[in-house]
Amino acid sequence: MSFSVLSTDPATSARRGLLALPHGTVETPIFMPVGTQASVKTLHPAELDLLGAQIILGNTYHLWLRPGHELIRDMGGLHGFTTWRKPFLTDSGGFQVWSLAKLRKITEEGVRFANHLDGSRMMLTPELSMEIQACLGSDIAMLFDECPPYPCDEAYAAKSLALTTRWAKRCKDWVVKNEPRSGDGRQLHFGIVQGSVYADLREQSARELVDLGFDGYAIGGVSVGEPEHEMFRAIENAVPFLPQDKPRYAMGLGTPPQILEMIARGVDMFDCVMPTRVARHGVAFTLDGPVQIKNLIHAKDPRPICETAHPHVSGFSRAYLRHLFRAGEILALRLLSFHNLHFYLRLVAGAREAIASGNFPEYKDSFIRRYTSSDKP
RNA sequence: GGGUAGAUGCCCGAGUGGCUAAAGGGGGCAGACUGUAAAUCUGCUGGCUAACGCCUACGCUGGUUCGAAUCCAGCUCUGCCCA
Repeated sequence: MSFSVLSTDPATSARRGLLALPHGTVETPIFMPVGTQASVKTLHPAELDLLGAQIILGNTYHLWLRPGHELIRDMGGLHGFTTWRKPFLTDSGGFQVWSLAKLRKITEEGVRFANHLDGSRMMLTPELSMEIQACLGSDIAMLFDECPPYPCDEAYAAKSLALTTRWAKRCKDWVVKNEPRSGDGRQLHFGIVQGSVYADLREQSARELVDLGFDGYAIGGVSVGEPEHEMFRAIENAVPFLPQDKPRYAMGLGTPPQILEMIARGVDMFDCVMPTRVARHGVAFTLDGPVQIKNLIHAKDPRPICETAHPHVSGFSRAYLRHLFRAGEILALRLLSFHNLHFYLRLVAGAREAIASGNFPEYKDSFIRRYTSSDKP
């Protein structure tokens, strides 16, 4: 059993757990920094260790195009290729079916792309995605899915979901036939629940995937432009049909309050580019909400970015951080990326502690109350 | 001293009679960003006004013209060349 629930919150669906993976055990709920190209942008792996990252992402589509999965396999997989020794989760490339929509065509067989690097035509299929991820040697591989757009009518959502289920079966078949590893070193495989905003489709998707049987279950097709209440509903419509003893992963989410809301709804794992992307664009997360560090108001502010900042960045004043951004200094991107990931990891660590000590609802509510308050100190 | 080129909004720079509060950059001020084609993208950036609009502006002064950043004269300053 790779996943074990340690404790549950009596008032919500939040739970604390341990996920044993080939390269280490992950405490849940967890936030996973995104490192699409086998690199969390701007950060040294030692810095990821410093801020307590337990697992990071890589992306099948990007690493397949460059440098190529065979090269990475020959270099010892992602762990041999990089210096990151803790778990990797690889996304299947399914999301790029959505995000690169202008460049692709979906068929039963798979997705034909004009790749974004040189425009050459390539075909990604469920089997190839699993093969690439096997070569990458990630701890968790995601199934190849179709992430439908928003809005999406029910007929298309149903059709898309049926395709995702058929692809899930093909992924499973490939793994059963080809996956060389077994036992504790085995790569885990997570199915992805789709169904857009339709409750019956979310239920159907979850049931079909559970019938096929996977190591964990993700909820996909969220954070594609839908309003926040639809995002929460998608989670609520899927979670009841997922097994208690398997990890649940909300893909691509979310803001700090959304993370807590989804932990309360029973989600264990999260990933999101937001902390690192907005960091490079000058936004720092704080207990009082996001701060645009480039703004004039910080020009003479001697305070650190946030009272909970990690010692690695807490010595830098807001005035200095603002200066670094205006001057175009790379250090600015690095410091805020580090800070924002620390903020997220601290957020979920706090949730784990709160669940363990039985005060998760209070933790969540007080965090959100302050975070969304309009008073900025 | 002579010749020559030039002087445009915070800066650089386009514009040679009306469509010009004046292209485009930069800078400045804001905003967006949710399984990363993102150190990216968007908006605003002379003054007053809620707005219609009014005023001020292309070195200075005067002139030509219905109308001038654009044409003419003089002046001031700057670069370069010659003495």
